[in-house]
Amino acid sequence: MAEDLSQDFSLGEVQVASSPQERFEEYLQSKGQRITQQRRALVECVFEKHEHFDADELLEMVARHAEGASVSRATVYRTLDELVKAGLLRKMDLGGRAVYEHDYGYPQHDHLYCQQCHKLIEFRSEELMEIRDAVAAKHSFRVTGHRLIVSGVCEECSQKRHRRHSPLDLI
Amino acid sequence: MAEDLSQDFSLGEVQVASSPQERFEEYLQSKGQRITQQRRALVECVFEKHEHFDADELLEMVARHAEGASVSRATVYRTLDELVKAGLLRKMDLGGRAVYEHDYGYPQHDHLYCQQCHKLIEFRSEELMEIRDAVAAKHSFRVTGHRLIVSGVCEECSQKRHRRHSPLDLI
DNA sequence: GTTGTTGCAAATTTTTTGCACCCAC
DNA sequence: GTGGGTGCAAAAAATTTGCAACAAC
Repeated sequence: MAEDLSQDFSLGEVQVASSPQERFEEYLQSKGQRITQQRRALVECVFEKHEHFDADELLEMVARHAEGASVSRATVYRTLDELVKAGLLRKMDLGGRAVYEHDYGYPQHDHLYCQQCHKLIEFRSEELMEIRDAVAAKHSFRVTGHRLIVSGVCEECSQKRHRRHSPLDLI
Repeated sequence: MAEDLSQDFSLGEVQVASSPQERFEEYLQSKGQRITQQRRALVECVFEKHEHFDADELLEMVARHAEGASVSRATVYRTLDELVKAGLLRKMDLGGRAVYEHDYGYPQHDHLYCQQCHKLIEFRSEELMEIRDAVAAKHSFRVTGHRLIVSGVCEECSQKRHRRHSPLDLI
């Protein structure tokens, strides 16, 4: 799950004040929290490449990444919460479990969600933002963000007649 | 949570081919499934009034509604799935648990979600649908639905300086 | 009568928490 | 050294499932 990430832009274009690692350490220090090996290992894994992942996948990633330096499941959950609070990650609830993606240094975007293969396809739309802000303004609502998930079936799955994985098509 | 439902339209204006109850029975019959007392009781409760609810709340509603005619938790979950498949309800994942709302006989809409008081404000936008479909078409994606939640602070909460409820501002 | 449905309890899945020990500051 | 952090295991919370008894058709 979580593939086919948008190639419509290069990260290089985006001006990032500092690396995610630095940003996270700033955040921790500002809150009087500590920079531990576990947190460092997790942030490194998370920002190694841009993809959607859940707590379990991150757990595996860390184990593979830095062998020997395994991190407990509880710490993964605790750190993910911190990363969200620090504005580095964005949390989505998809089909029961929480899925995360980069937020810091990554442009605003939304998703097409394939109910068949559970793939997430990213897209961006400036018009969407305009509509969002117009609607909010009409309700005197101060926007901090949004989440749009368009559900359906991706091109690939539409072609394969017989469903393969995906025993149930919820959401 | 889940209040202040849009008053921008009256249900009366919407032409409904048949009642949710009838629609559900049609669906069940078409799939060779049975119309049981439990299912009847649940549909009745669900469509008694338009509001957002979760499985637990529905369980309580049924217990209150038709006293003596209690329905088991498992059946509530099973029936909710059927109602979603039948197109009568829409499922949203909000902060971990599944929240449901009317889909059949109720116009497509989206939500402004106040992170302060957790209120859900409904709104509709035709332009949004057009953008959604245009984006999907570009990716050869077959759309079955979408979910847009704009997070922020509602007018009411913006005015009250000090936050009142809302211990945490997730999602 | 057949076959889908229900209730119950047990099992899953995902996330949280209590607590003793450990380490970053 | 001290207070926050970690791991572990147990607890929670939400949802699913196996199975025997039941009820709709």
